[in-house]
Amino acid sequence: MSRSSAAIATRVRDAAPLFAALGDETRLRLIVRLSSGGPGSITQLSAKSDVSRQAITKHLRVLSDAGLVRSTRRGREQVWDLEPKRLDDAHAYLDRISKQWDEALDRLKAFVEE
Amino acid sequence: MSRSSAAIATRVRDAAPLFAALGDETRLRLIVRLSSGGPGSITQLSAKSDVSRQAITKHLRVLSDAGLVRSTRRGREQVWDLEPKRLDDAHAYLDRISKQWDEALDRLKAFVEE
DNA sequence: TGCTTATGCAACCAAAGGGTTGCGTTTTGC
DNA sequence: GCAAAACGCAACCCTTTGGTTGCATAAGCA
Repeated sequence: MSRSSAAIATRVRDAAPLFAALGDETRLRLIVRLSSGGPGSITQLSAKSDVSRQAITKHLRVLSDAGLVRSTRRGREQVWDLEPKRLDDAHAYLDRISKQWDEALDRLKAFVEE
Repeated sequence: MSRSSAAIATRVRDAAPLFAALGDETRLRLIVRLSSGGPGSITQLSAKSDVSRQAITKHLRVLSDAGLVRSTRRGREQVWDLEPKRLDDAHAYLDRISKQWDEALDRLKAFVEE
C-alpha cells in the first residue's frame, strides 16, 4: 500500500531542513569532529577551525535546530554533543527513496514483460 | 587504522554539496517524484509544482551538479532521470559517520572500564 | 577583589539562493 | 510553412546565509 501524499509532504518538509543542515562543509566537519572526537565546548570545537568562534556558534545553532546535536551547560562552558538518532532519520529517509526507486524499476520491468 | 585527515577533508568537500542539494523542499520533491514516477520532461516535472518551470529547471541543474540526476535530450524535450548510485553515496557517508560515532562510544566505554 | 576564560548578543556585510518575468530559439505536427 | 509546444537565456528581486567585528556578561581562580 502506498502512503498518502499528505504524509509524503510532511516527510519532505521534515527531511529537507535535516539535509540542509548537513549540506555545509563547516557543519559537516563539526559532525565528523563530534562523532570521532566526542563532545566538546564551543571553544574546543572552534579551536582547530579556520572560522571564528561566533561562526561555529551559529553553525551549532543550525545543527541544533535540525536536531542533530544538543548541548548541556557545564559551569561557564556549553558542551555540545551529537544526537545519533537524528542521523538515523536521515538514513531512513534515503532508504525510503531508494526503496521507492527500486519499486518503480520493478513496476517498469513488470510492465515491459507483460 | 584511521584514514588520513586529507582523505576526510576530501570526503567532506564531496559530501557537503550532495546533502545541500537534498536540503531543499522543492528539490526533495523532485527526487521523490522521479523515484516514484519515473523519468519526466521539465514540463511534466513542473506541471504539478507550485513554482514556475524556470525554477524547476534551476533545481534540476543543482541536482545534476550534485550528480543526483541526469538528462537526455529527446527531440525538443529534455528528459530527466534519477541517478540512484549517487543516493547510495549519501547513504554510505551517513554510514561512515554513524560508524565513527559507535566506535567513539566503544572507546569511551573501554576507557571507563579500564 | 580583580584578571582571565568562555560565551552571548547585535550590527553589519557580501554573496548565494530561490523565485519571477520576458523574450528568443528549436522541434513538432498539421 | 507556421502556429504551438518545450525549452534556454538573462535580468532582476528579495531573503537567507555564512562570515566578520566589537562589546557585554557570567563563571573560575589566584
